[in-house]
Amino acid sequence: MTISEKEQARYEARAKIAKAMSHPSRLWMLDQLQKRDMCVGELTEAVGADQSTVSKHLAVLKGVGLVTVRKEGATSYYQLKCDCLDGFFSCLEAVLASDLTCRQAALE
Amino acid sequence: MTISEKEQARYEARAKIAKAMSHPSRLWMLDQLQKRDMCVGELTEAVGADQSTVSKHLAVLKGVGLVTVRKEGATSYYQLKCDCLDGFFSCLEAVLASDLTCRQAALE
DNA sequence: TGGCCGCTTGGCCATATTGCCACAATTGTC
DNA sequence: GACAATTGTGGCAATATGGCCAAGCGGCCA
Repeated sequence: MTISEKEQARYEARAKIAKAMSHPSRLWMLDQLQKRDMCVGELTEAVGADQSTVSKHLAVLKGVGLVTVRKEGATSYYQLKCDCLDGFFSCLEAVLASDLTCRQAALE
Repeated sequence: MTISEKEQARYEARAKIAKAMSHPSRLWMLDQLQKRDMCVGELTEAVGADQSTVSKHLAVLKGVGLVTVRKEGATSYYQLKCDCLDGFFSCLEAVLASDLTCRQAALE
């Protein structure tokens, strides 16, 4: 069995999105944006990193189409562009939980 | 608003798992393992990379508790340890689809 | 015992990521 | 126009990642 080019491109595209989500700060920001739109300043204060760092993180999320920007004067409000994060997060939680019980069992 | 230490640890744990899944080869292998257990040789042939590379990819997946290994003689059979990948993949697909329609709309 | 097969590990290099600083750019205010 | 506020960019250093080669390890069989 070998992976076709088409298949490979598909998994590369998927991986690109997954990679954009695979950073603690970005994951947290996505989670917050599920509740409401937020601007860079708010996110910067919450995350506790440099403002430029947060801006770049947001650019990554925008680059893969996870968020969009809406400008109001000088401030940029970032908005989540998909409503599918529940499945994503619940999968991560499931893995965490199963791994935890597995480790506990290994200690006995 | 600031992120608590506990919250931060949670998102780091989540990101670790997401990062393990954010590589085309690993994503593909996870998808295949949904259907049946596979050994390193099979995966190596399909992926088309060096065997050591595939072995390391599998070690990454094992490290975050996504798969387990079962040894039969000299060959290692890798087995998926969670049944939550559907939500994960469907989220990626949703983002891809929404981004695609968005880009098409931008061209008009 | 010796040799092969399947897999893992260590080493190495090229590349990518991350985070900060400094600075540019745009907007609103005086 | 000058200035502050808010955000984006370029550059840099530290670190992490991905891939291959080569060597190591364990099991199997003659």
